[in-house]
Amino acid sequence: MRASQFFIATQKEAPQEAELPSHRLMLRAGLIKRLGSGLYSWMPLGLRVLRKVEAIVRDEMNKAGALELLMPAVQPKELWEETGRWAVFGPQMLKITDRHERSFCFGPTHEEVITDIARKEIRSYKQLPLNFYQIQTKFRDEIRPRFGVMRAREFMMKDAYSFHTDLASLEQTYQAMYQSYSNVFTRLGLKFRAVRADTGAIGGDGSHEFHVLADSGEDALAYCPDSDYAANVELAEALPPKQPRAAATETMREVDTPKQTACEDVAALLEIGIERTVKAIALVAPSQAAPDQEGQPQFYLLLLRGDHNLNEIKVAKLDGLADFRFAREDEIRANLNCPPGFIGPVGVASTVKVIADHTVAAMSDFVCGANKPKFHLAGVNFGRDLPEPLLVADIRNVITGDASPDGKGALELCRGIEVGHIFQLRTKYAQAMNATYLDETGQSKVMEMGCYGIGVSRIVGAAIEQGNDARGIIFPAAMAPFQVAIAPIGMDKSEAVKEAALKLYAELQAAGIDVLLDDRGERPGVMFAEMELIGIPHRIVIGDRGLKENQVEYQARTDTEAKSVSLIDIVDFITKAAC
RNA sequence: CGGGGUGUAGCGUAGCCUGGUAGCGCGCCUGCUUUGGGAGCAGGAUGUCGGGAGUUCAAAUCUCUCCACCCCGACCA
Repeated sequence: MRASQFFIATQKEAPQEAELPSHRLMLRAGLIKRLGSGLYSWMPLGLRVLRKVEAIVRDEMNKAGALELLMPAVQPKELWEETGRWAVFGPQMLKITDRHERSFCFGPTHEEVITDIARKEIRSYKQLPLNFYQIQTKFRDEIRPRFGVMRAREFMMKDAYSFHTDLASLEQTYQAMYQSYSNVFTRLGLKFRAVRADTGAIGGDGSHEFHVLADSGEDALAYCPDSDYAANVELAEALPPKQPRAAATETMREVDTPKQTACEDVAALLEIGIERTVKAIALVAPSQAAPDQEGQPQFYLLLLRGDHNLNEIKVAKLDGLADFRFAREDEIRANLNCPPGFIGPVGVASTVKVIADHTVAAMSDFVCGANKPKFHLAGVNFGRDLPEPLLVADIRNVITGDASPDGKGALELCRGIEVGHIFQLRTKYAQAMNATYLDETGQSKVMEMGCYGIGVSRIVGAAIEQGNDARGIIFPAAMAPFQVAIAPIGMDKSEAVKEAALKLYAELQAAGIDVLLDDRGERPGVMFAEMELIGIPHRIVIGDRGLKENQVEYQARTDTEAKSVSLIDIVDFITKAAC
């Protein structure tokens, strides 16, 4: 591609709207333009990147035996009512009405459509297993779109759906997809990790997420360096402490904590470790009525060690707490007769259900709120100062150093951007939509299903988040909009430069290399700055100075300085470097 | 949705408190010069000051209201 025939729209200054490096760089490099909140145009330069990602995804899916198809983006309401998800997806789904007042949605995902295809088209076990996929625009009306294409409302997704006669077959395809995803991210040149995951709104049983590792990632991941255990912190199990609870050695006493509400502050004031403190978190479950209070929801007090954080997903899985919410201040006062900040489990009414984390249940002589403004209690012990908790459960996020659930070492934490997610759906959708087949004995059976998503457009953002520096984007070779850029200096003045540049351009193209020739006649500084901003991995500079010695200059995007390469060797050199 | 913030030329911004001719940098156009790290000089174009209503002789500036966008929390590829 000749730069004079292309459209490069870089900016020196980043628009105010973006904060995340990848978002700023995508705007500055002119890869995308914002149309509205969470809505982006992919400019020619950006689309080249997106297409390269797509091509690799498509290639790996095809290799894994998946079949590409294309389903409508607009889907009728009736289909979604069959699975009950018209209501479940709720406001996250963009709903539209046609001229006949019929309701549709702009598809946020395609389980319903593909299951409808499967139930109509698949009759016999002989047709199974099957794995269909598409690469298509999805729309999800996110609560808060942000980070550019990383959490856009309209985005590009590869979604695959597999159908099987039994679980063994599903697991086989699931494994194949797991491998296929690993291949995709490896080929894309990304640092990634596959982790066990919660299944969320899609539902089903087994599930893994694929994360691009980046400090700015929205997900916290736990992994064990000594084994292959890795899980989203949402899911990662916190094992009960090995040490049993120690015997009480202190007597319970009130301590003055005039301003200290947070555990850190209380610990600092008392000059003890924060791991000696217990915090109480008040919840209510609207679906459960409180025993004595007319119309009031059941009130819960959850106990966590001071330095631990509540895991809301784990809490929602406890009996009766599926729809929990944090208690309002008035509810806390009504149940504990105390404002937030000083609440605790000692002396609470029997109507308050107390749930302790495993760690707390194993603590003795701890410090907690006194249910009395400006006071905490120290030397508190279960069984003596307060009853044993109603329930002891894993309700916290794991932290660095926790024992790995597989018993093979200690957990580390890192952050990731979720770019892929694979699920074993089992029969959830097939059952609801009556997708059946006839088995060998002529009996009608419900199909087993899997589904597998890759956030294609998100990958571009994630890759830039992982690869950038002060000068701009550092694209992995497989995703760069161009593999090589030629910067001829004074091309319009020097015949020698022009001739050499055009010749090299033709040779590199002939070698199958995606090359950008900057024939715009720009000054060197402009050419260099733009090539670096848009992240082209390899750059060749041709100038009169070097040509006299039959030399050109080569510099990789990640190099700190250029080196001379002989004009004779350069095609060979680049071919090797770019592949 | 709750909390915080911002809307002035394509981008980045000053002016707003204390009402009185809308300014700067980058970019863009023309010409000349320049050509190894986002050039120099000269000339030029571009503004519903987010929209609406109000107060006032007079509103970018004060008031009300609506809208859009960004950031922090709960959702997800």
